[in-house]
Amino acid sequence: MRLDNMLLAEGVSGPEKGGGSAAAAAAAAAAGGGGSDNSAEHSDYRAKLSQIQIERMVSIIHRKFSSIQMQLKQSTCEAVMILRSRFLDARRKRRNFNKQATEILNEYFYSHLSNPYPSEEAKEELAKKCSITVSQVSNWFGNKRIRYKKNIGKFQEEANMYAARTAANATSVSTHGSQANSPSTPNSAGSAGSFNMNSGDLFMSVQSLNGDSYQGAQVGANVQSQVDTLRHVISQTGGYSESLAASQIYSPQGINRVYSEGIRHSRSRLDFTTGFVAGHLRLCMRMSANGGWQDAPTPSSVTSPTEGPGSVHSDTSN
DNA sequence: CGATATGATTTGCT
DNA sequence: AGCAAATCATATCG
Repeated sequence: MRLDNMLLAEGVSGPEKGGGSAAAAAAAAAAGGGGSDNSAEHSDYRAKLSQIQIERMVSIIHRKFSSIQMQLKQSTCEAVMILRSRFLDARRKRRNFNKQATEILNEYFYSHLSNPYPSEEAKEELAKKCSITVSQVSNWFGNKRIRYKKNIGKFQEEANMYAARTAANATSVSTHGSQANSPSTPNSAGSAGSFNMNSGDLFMSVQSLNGDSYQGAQVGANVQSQVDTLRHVISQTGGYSESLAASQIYSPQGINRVYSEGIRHSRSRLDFTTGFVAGHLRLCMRMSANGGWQDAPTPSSVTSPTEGPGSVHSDTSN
């Protein structure tokens, strides 16, 4: 403190840091007070002054050094962050979910096929059950919805499997309740029949797998969701036409590019899918008035799991 | 080893 | 903010 004051008084040091002015005034007053000019004292004084100057230089260098060190740390941290985001990207070390988690998610998806949008609570519940994060659940449902919609035929077998499983569970729990699963399905029997006729061996095989009444009802519910999906596709396509495959791709009316691509990518499934679509267009148009998935967000009918809250616990991945 | 499946991210929309 | 769609990057399969 006194050194600082002296330095300031001698003009060796400027008021670099804050609060310099008051100290400088005080130092100036002090220096003006004592004015003895002995020669021996003077040389001693100068020696000490030069030493102080050296010390000051050292401290300046020290400060410079530490500031450079700081900058270096900062830039290194930035570089590390960039490297992390680039090379330790989560995508690069993707791990498939374990079978149980996938089954839980699929179970939910196919049992809520008419409205596969789990609420925040449902997502948390699923996340807890699957030991994944909520955002992973959201990712999974996003991917599932889009991929299911893009190629319904491909997921038909899976859909029926989970539908049958759900039916079996319902059966084991309560000996009845077959119709409770599809409350808003008007003509389940007829639609299921024609759906099976057109959709080919996948359905037949599943039916032969277990052909009891519960399974029939489940297929009806499944058809309902298929119809919901189809209604969405039709609304996106913006038209109702017989030769759907051709008109979708070449229609002048600004057809959604996505769906054209989806059909194009279907390849071998294309015949099946388009046949399915064309064969059920009439049915779809006559089907229930409440929409499917996102064009009519009505969470009224089958939805609302509304499970318990559970602990909000996350980040178990990897 | 190419094709496909799949989880994650990005982009654009509402 | 939540979603659809496209895309990326890795995993898995035949």
